[in-house]
Amino acid sequence: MNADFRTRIENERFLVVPKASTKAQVIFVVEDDADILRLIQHHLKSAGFEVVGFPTSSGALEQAARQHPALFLLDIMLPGESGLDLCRRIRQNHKLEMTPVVFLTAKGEEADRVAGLELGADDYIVKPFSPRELIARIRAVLRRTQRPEKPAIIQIGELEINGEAMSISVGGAPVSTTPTEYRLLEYLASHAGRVFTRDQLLDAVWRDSHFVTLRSIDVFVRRLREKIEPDPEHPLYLKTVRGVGYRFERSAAGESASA
Amino acid sequence: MNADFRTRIENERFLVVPKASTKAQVIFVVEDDADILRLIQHHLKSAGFEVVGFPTSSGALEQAARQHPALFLLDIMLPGESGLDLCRRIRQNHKLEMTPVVFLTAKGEEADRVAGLELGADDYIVKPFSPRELIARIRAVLRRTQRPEKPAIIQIGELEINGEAMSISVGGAPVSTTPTEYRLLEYLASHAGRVFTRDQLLDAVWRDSHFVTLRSIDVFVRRLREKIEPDPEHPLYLKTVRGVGYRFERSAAGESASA
DNA sequence: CGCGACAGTGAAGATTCTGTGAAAAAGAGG
DNA sequence: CCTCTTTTTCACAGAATCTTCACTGTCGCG
Repeated sequence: MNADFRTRIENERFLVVPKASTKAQVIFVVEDDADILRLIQHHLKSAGFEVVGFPTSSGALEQAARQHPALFLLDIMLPGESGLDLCRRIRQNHKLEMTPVVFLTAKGEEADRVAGLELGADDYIVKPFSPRELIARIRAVLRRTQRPEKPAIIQIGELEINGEAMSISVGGAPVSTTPTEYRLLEYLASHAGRVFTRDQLLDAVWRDSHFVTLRSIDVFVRRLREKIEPDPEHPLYLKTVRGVGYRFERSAAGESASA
Repeated sequence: MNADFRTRIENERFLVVPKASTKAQVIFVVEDDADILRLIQHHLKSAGFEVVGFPTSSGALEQAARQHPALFLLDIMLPGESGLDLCRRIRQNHKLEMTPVVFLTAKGEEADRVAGLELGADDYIVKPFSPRELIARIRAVLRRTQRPEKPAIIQIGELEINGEAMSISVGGAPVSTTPTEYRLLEYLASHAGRVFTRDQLLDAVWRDSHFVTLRSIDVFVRRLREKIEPDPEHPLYLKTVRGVGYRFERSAAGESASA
């Protein structure tokens, strides 16, 4: 009856032959409270990040210059140099100035928060925070900052996705989509060639509201097919991967129906 | 939803007949109110999870160490050891420290919630909750926590297995496979050169359901041969090891099959 | 040279999964 | 408060896939 649940295909211990190894992103955390530090490390790790923790800001900058973390997570109140000061130094360092910074603030330190944002922080998280919020915000910041070269326009076959205008056209003819349709298509197209389970798509496209049935995705795929596929019954772009999920075909050259 | 009421939820484990080739994830629930516990069990089960319930925290940790649940769902207020304490012990246990914990809190226990989060809980659910929210949150936590291995590309001879796209091609020509065919081939290919008995293959590729005839594997091997072998009668890749099982030939360089 | 065990084959039945149409629910604007 | 758009759910039907089974062909060995 409810078959939705089992859409997960774990590649468990399938050995993997070298290819572009997906490097886990490194996050530097500076937090003096050992318990909280451990907590943060735990959550970030289980979210797939690599974490380097520091009890004080001393040494963090130097190591960062070598290791180039993807993001700094700084407590504002620190013994010795404060998080704000560290942030300032990060912003002045040529190699690190583009690295995003997220602040941790205790409830009520409104003033600090403002100061932090003025220093060029990318976000702030108020303690106590939920793990979900922590991960979500960090991912959001990374998403935002980490693609300087995100192509504004994706072109695959006849299909064109204009990220700036948030518009879509097929063979030159504009196609109107609803917001969610657009996000789904953009996500799949910008990761063309890769399979996504419905779970993953929910995570990526629906963001926070996970209160949606997995099957809803099928409906959006259908409607997108009706809009962009020459023949919705034999999709050129939006392929079904049975038992797994969906994939945007990378090379939508000219294959049509097959055996 | 034409589901019938089954009042004998707890007896169901005796009736279970394997249906899917996917492994049900086990969730440990600790909740002292028998009604609520039963309710939760019911909902989780119909969402496809396997559930083990405890009225108190005693014994839960020990059994968990053996059974490795995918997630803990803990009421905070418990007779005897509280959920918070249990969580603390979970986090200190080497084998279980990565296991996600979700708390159940009564409305208004804001303080508990904060404490829970600081202890490393991954989420909390406020009673009374809707079944949908319960499922959605648990799924969200599981999604976030257990991230699948990263795929890659395996190439042997003319054969190419793209783990990212979950697609297979021979000599550049794409070959469509069913999910199980794909898993079997990927498993064999990624352990090329090694012989596997049918039992081992069932274990690895079919996961839980050992309720499948060993001979079924022969059928899958046959169909894979038809798809990837130049000459299915004289396999280049998928070799039979008589009396034992199958092996994926490591060096399938030689093109010609027969004279 | 024949026997028994084991593997390959074809097809049929059972089961699961996705596509679809329609309708309810949730938002957005007036 | 009402109307229009978008999102989400639902139930069913048709496909695709899995599994079994009976039969045939092959291999190894005495």
